[in-house]
Amino acid sequence: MDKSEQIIEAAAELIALNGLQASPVSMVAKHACCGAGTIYRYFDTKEELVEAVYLQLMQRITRATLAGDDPSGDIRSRLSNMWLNLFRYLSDNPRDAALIDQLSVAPAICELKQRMAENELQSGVHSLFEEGRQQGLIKDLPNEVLGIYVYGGISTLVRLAHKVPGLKENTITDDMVLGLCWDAIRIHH
Amino acid sequence: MDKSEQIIEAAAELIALNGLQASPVSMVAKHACCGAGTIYRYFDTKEELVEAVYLQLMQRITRATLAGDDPSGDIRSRLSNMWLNLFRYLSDNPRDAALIDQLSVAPAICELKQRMAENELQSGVHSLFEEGRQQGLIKDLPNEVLGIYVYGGISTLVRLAHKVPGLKENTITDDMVLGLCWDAIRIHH
DNA sequence: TAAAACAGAATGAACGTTCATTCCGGTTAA
DNA sequence: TTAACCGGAATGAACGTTCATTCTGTTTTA
Repeated sequence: MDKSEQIIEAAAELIALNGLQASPVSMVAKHACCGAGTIYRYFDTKEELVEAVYLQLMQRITRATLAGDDPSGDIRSRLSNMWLNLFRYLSDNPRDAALIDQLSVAPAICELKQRMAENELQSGVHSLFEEGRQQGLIKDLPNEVLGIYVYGGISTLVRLAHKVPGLKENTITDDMVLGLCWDAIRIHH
Repeated sequence: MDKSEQIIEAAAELIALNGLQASPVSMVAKHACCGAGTIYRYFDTKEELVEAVYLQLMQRITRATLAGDDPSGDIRSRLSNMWLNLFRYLSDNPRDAALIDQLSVAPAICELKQRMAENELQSGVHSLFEEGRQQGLIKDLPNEVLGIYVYGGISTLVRLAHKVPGLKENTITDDMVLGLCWDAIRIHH
């Protein structure tokens, strides 16, 4: 494996486990089997390393969420497909679920988000919201609000399922996830 | 004002503004007009001070949310009343809204939450959920999931309204808040 | 052999916490 | 009435620790 990959991987593992603040560079170095100085050959600052971890994470999540999307399908099934993809990916990859929890509140990442233009995932989902609104299917609310109702619910479900063992298999079904997401934002006749 | 109140107040102000990590004890002391050592006459550690800030915050939020609750009313109007109370309180008190964002992700507070039994606010809302489920009004899902759909949505609305000026007055209405909360969790016939 | 990569010790800044000292209101002694 | 005394509240400089970053000597590579 590429050395910088190795460093990003070690950082991701530690941050997911202990949080950003409890993951000093020296410890990342130890887990990446290199010296602390070596990390600075690849990243100017710790902040840059954390950004790299975040960007890779978002790539994985985006790829997983958009998998199998059929642009010719109807809105509802496209959205359903994405939500289930996301739900399953986070359920199957608890490390990435923990990582995004940790990173999305880190000041460095908040800044990064604001610097970046809308990302691929967000813009894809938002344009679907737009279409849905035009078809009279979806509430006329800001995309950010709709997005939060979808993502917030999913991430909470995943966290719960992980905390309460046995909950996932018995209670939290795909239908439930879809029902929550969809009922919250759709127009009810 | 009591000295320890003064310290808690200064800490709350700074944490809401700069975040926990960017609020060293020395700075809290300066804003509370006392020496750093004085803080340790009232709180054994910084962590204890932060816990005190959090507990006071939750008291304010609980009081505001439960205001005017009529236990003899029907479920829907009781929940509606609480959600509007909470929405308005956070809208009118952006400092407390920021504070809860900052604190709810702090490791010290996460631990505190787990140590504490269910708080007054949570248990009140959860028992309403329970009643609603028995009446066939509300989805048969874990209370935590329902709770997140309600609180998560409200807090996001408040954050958005605060970020985009003019949004609050024009777009985000009480009806919208109620619609989102209610549609997400109710059973649709 | 020259240059690039590497490791980990060294550095210095930031921070939470401690502690010897000062300050201040009340109590006692003369 | 005044002066000496007392206790504990307050202070902020100093300490020890942690951590990101830099430095330096060594190893690997070409």
